[in-house]
This record gives sequence, structure tokens and C-alpha cells, in this order.
Amino acid sequence: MVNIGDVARAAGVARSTASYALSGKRAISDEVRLRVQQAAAELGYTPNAGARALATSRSNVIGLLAQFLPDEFAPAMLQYIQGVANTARDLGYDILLSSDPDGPAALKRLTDSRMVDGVVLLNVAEDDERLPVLRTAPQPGALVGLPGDCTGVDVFDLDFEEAGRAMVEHLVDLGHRDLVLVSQPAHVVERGGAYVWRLQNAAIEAAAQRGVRLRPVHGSSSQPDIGRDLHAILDAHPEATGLLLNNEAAAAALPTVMHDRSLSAPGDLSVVGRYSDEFARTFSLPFSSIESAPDRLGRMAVRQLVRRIEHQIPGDAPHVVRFVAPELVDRGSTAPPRRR
Amino acid sequence: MVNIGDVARAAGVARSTASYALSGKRAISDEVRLRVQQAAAELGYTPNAGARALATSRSNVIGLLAQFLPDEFAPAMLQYIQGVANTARDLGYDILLSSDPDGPAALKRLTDSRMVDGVVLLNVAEDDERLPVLRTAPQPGALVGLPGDCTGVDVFDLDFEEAGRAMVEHLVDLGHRDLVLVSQPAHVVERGGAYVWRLQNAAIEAAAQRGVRLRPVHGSSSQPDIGRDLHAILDAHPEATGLLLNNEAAAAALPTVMHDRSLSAPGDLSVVGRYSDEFARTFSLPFSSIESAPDRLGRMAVRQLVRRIEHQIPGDAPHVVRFVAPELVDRGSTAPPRRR
DNA sequence: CTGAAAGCGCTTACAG
DNA sequence: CTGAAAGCGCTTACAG
Repeated sequence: MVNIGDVARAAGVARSTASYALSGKRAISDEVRLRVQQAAAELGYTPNAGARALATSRSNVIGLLAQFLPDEFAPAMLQYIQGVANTARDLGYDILLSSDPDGPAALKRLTDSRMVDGVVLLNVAEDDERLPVLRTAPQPGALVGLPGDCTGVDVFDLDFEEAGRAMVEHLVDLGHRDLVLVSQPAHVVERGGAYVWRLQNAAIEAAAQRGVRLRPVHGSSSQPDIGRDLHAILDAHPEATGLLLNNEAAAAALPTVMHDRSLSAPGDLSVVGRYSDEFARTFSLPFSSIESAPDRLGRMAVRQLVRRIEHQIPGDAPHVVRFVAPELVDRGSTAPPRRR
Repeated sequence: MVNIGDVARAAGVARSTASYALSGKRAISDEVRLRVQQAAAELGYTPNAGARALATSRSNVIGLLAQFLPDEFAPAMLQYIQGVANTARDLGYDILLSSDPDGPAALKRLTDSRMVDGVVLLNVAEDDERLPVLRTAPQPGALVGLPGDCTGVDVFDLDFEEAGRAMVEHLVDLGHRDLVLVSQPAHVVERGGAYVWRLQNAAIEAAAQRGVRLRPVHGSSSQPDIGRDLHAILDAHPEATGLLLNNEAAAAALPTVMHDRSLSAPGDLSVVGRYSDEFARTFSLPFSSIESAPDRLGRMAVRQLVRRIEHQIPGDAPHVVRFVAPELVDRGSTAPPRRR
């Protein structure tokens, strides 16, 4: 493989001069710079990543810790990964993807080995075991998802409280007084999936304030179980006129379930979900929803991370906790309830 | 950060001895080995990845080139990525995920910089522009997908010819004589998506041999366009009793379309698709299908790649082109055609 | 069985 | 504006 010594020799300069000419880190005469650049191009020179990382203590790689949990709906995960990967590339970073089920160990190895300049954590839990590891690491970290303790990390998430309120308000304003909220499985809550109870508690409170009934229920996070769950839920709550979904699998399964029961939205039931527009297109979902903005969250996380890596913000700059405001995308699945 | 010098000092040995004690690459007295291992554990030593890569010319990283093309159905991609990532981890490799739209440039940078020990290519086209780059690279490469020219690379793919024949045979054996095959958009074919015509040509030939009619049509690869396409296809071919799908988006959309037309399978129409079991579960698909085995293909590709990287097979061992035999997963969506 | 030293390919103070 | 040299943290022949 051609190295910087080959380039230097071809250009007739010292290796240090070649390095500077290529990096632009100090003034080089136009003539020499051009000669070096030309030699590098002709020889097809690409710096050795390991050598550069060793010399600079920088790898230009971002670690992406994404766990494919059996109780998460995989297609929803992909969107975060794409958002992170695309933004990283645009900013000149490669992505090292770790799907290791042992998150803390994987994170420790990635940071201790200096393979990565920073990390993005997905599937963040209330009491995430990766956080203590991350806090002692020299590299900065950005999270997509809100943990209980945000010290030492930058945090980005959808404002699930506001999302819960917005869903309730929207339906109550239309005249609904009997709502059902389908959340993730209880197991996700036990694991510390705070977004479940953040949305749920806010929805319950908003419903109480408006004097309407809201029943929270759990639903499976995979097919075909969730279809069966939805049938049971609709059987159990015939009086409900509004359905709120904080469960992607439920959203994906609902059209079929409604078809089977000859129900249509918003005629028989008003429905509002919480998922991304891309997700809605993938599954052809006809339901209005709170946009969960995975691409935007991934982008925000990477941008902030890169700012810290490149010291574009002072080292002691306070860490941020930033919420994306929920926006309701109207797909026409809500209307005033039918008189009964 | 603690380095091998710190470990050596703590154990009271030379750096080289510490290195050997940890790697086991030469005989070390039990006593010294234990002292070194203990010191490493106590200090929390993790080797610097860049330094090790520089010294050994090995990074223990596999490059995964996956393009998120607008005309590919993203959820289907994820399965290949998971298969590759999980197998790599099991074999002690990290994954560098590149989603760069400029595949050849990304591949050249990854290999020239020695960031990766080998690469796995997804979305392989008939005349894939990344292949010339890969052939000149010193690292081995494994493909998921069959290109026109397989020299110098290991190739793994579903046997799409056999899949096409199997789908036709299955329906013809049941008595069907009028079939429609829904493929990917023409655009995928133009880009060189060989699996489209490999399945289609084999299906056409099998139908001709059996003396039945098979009409090949294209369908969009995204929602909601594909729903509209399917309606148009069913409108145009009322005489068809069997539907073959080589298009994931079409499979995902078909239940809704059939519902809308009050059609059921296999009563009104026999349907057989080509997708993975995991995909079927994600979308609750009720259709029998040829298993596309993305996890298995990802695993095979990584295993072979690692064998080459680690020289477990001779350097001049011939490259392989291995096809996974299609298996029909019966979900009860096919039956003899209704008499008309 | 163990140690001292060279070398991997960069970058960056240090001299001039 | 340019060059010679040190150093990043490993591994691995080379000596003993």
C-alpha cells in the first residue's frame, strides 16, 4: 500500500512537508502543495487509519450502540440508525455499529480501545447500565431517549409528555369522552422504557383535567400477538370512541384488525398514533399521528456529539436535554364521535 | 488511558512479556502469565485499537456496505444487516456500517485506509461498480447477491431461478393455469437487480413448459403507490387465479388491497410470495412464501469472509458461489382454483 | 522462559 | 517556507 513516504518521495519533499501539504495545517508554498497533492492523487494515496488514529488520538469514527431487543419493533429502530448514519457521514465520520446485547461491555471496549471518538446510544432506559460506563469514558456521548439521570451526556428525545397531552386534547376537543391508550408491553416498562409511562402519565393527567375517561392498556410489540391483543382490547371497551397508540406494532396491525371487525376510522373509531412519517408510509397507515421524528433526533444527537468531539463548544459547556416538540400529522382518522 | 507499559510495570516484566502473556503467542511461565493477567484486569487494560492495527495490519473490523436505496423496501434490508452484525460479533469482529450512496468511493476509502479486514456488500447489482474496486483491494470480500462476474469474490444468494420455478410448480400442481407475477419496479431492473429477472425468467420458462399462462408485471417498491398498482393489476387480470410476488412492498400491501376488494386467499385467489419469515411476522402476512433467508445469507457471507481473513482456507482457494435452496413456507394461502 | 529494540505509518513540536 | 526527529501504543523477530 502506498504511504506518505511514497508521496513525499514522488513529490521530492520530506514526509512532514507532505503531511502538512495534505492537511493544510501550516503554510506551504503553492508550488509544493500542488506537487504533493498531485503525487497523492496519482499514487492513490489514502492515509492509514490506524496510524493516524495513533498519532492524533482521533479515529473519526462514531460508535452507534443499537440493541435489537425482541420487544422493540425492528422497523422503527432502522429509522434512528439511518438518521445517525447519514448525518455522521455528512460530517466526515464513519459509524461503528454495535448490536451487542451486553451494552456496558461493548461500550467499555469501544471507548477504552479508542476505536471511537464518541458514541450515540439508542434504546436508552430509565436506569441505563451503559451510562456509568459512558460517564467514566473520555469520549463524549449523546443519547436518543431520556434516562433518569442525564448528567454528563447530551440527551435528545421526543417530548412524550406533550405528545400524550396533545393526543388527548385533540380527541377531547372533537368531543370524545371515552378513550383507550395502547402502550408497549409491560415488559418494556419494567426494562425502563420511560417513554411509555411518560406519555401515559401525561395522557392520564390530561384526561382527568378534561374530565374524560382514559383507560391505559398494554399491547404486544410483535405480530401476530398484537392483532389478538387489539381484538381483545376492542372487545373489552365497546364504549370507547377514541384510540391512542403508543406502540408501533399496534399501529401496523390495526388496519387489519379494524377491517376484520368492519370498523372504519374515523366513522366508527377515531385513532391517533405516535410514529414517524416514514413508518406510516412503510405500513400504509391511514391514522393521524404524532410525528416521532427519528431522523431528526438522530441528526441532532450526532451534530451535538461532533461539536463536542471537535471542541466547537467549550469542554465545560453544560450538557443539554433537548425535546422535539410533537406535531400532529393529520391523516383524517379522527372526527367527532358518533352519537350513540 | 492505561497502556501495555503500565501493565508491564505493575507486573514487573517487560512490555514484550506482557504482550505475549496476554496474547498467548509464546510460552510464558504460569506465574508470570497470571501476574500479567491480574495486572491487566486490575488496571482495566484494553489494547489501543489503532496501535494494534498499525502493528499487525489487522483491525478486526468488517466493512458492511449497505445502501438504503429509495427503490428498496427498507425493512427487508434490516434483516441482512442484523444477520451480518450478529455473526460478525460472534466471531470477534466489529462492524463498520457504510450507507454512502457513492459505493465505490466509500469502499476504496475503507479498504485503502486499512480500516477493515474485509467487506460484505449488500444490494449487489449485475454490473456492480464496487466490484472492480474490491478486486484490486488487498482485503477479501463477500457478497450477498449475485453479480454478472463473480471472479475474486465469494458470493451468496438465494437461488432465485429455483424460487421462480418452485412458485410456478406449486400453483400449477394445484391446477392453476393463469398466473400473474408481480416483480420490483422496472427501475430496479435497470439498476441491475438481477434477482428480479432471474426469478422472472425462470418462472416464465417453467410456466411455458407446463403450458400455463404467466404474466409478468412491475409494481412499485413503496407505499402507497404499490397499493394502487395492485388494484390496477387485479383489475387488468380478472382471469388470473394465482398471484406470485417477488416484491416485499407488494406483499406488505396486498392484505389491505384484498380486503378492499373483498377477496380472500386462497378462496378467491392463491398467493405465494418471496420474503423472510421475520418479514412475514413483522407485517402479519398470511401468504405462503419462499423463504429468502436473509439472516442465513448474512451469516454465510461473514463466516466465509472471516475464514479468508484468518487464512483458515488457503489463499489460493477458489472463490465460491453458493445458493440457498428456496423453501416454501406454507401459510395456507394457496389451493386449487375455484371453478369458473 | 524473558528482555531490549525495531518497526508499523502517521502527525507535530522543534530547528533552521 | 521546509526538514529531521520524536512519539503515539502496540507486536514480533532477534538475542540471550
